[in-house]
Amino acid sequence: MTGHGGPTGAHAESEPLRRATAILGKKWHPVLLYTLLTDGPLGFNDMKGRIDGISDKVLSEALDDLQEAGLVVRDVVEDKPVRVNYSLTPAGRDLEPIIEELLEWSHEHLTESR
Amino acid sequence: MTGHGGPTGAHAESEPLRRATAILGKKWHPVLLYTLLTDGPLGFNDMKGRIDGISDKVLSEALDDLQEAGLVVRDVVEDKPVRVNYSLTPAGRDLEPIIEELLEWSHEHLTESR
DNA sequence: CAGTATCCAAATAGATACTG
DNA sequence: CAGTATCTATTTGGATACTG
Repeated sequence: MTGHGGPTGAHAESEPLRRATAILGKKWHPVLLYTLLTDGPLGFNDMKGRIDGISDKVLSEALDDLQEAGLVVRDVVEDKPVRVNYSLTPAGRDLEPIIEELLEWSHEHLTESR
Repeated sequence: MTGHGGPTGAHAESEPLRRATAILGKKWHPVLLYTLLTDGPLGFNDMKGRIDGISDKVLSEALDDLQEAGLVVRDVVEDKPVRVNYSLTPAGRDLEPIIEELLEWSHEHLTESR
């Protein structure tokens, strides 16, 4: 990477970093991940009840997105009525320490006066 | 947090978490922070050259935003022509380990096949 | 219970041109 | 060198109503 004279000015790490922050930066994603992290597998309405302020549509889309990103799994229990459990994949669980640090950082630097 | 019977269903940590991820989730912010972290203080055009694909306007707005969030400082050197150096505040520098972990996590779980 | 379907508003990002 | 001004496009988020 050093001194090959290429004309791009961008860091090679920019894209992986953006892929990660693009997920965490969606309005509800970090909250959903944190909720699943702390409150275990949850059904659709249980999540909704814990999130407060989220609409069906937005929750549904966010869960879809997290599923596609490979952070969440949707487990359909064929029952009557149907039950669906959402939980974290290993990739999702590996986010835990990062989320904790983000929280700590937020409390240290973002909490008051701004 | 345990058993106070409040009717809100939301986690108390949701807001601080969102404040943090709202910053990191802006398209260019993490890249700008990483660039300042690795390539020290930089002038406007030096940043632009390293970012590749960013327009003047977007860079300018992003730097403003990071400055308001208290992560970046703008240091004007009265010269002719004027020089402006952008660098990280302590709050910005404290983000380094988190960014590194995010990068690691991205390489482990997001890099291929998706 | 677990969602979809519509329609709409707001926030973000980008292209291009111009300025002190 | 270091930006601002416009104007436009795209992406998100939200309200509301309906369905298997």
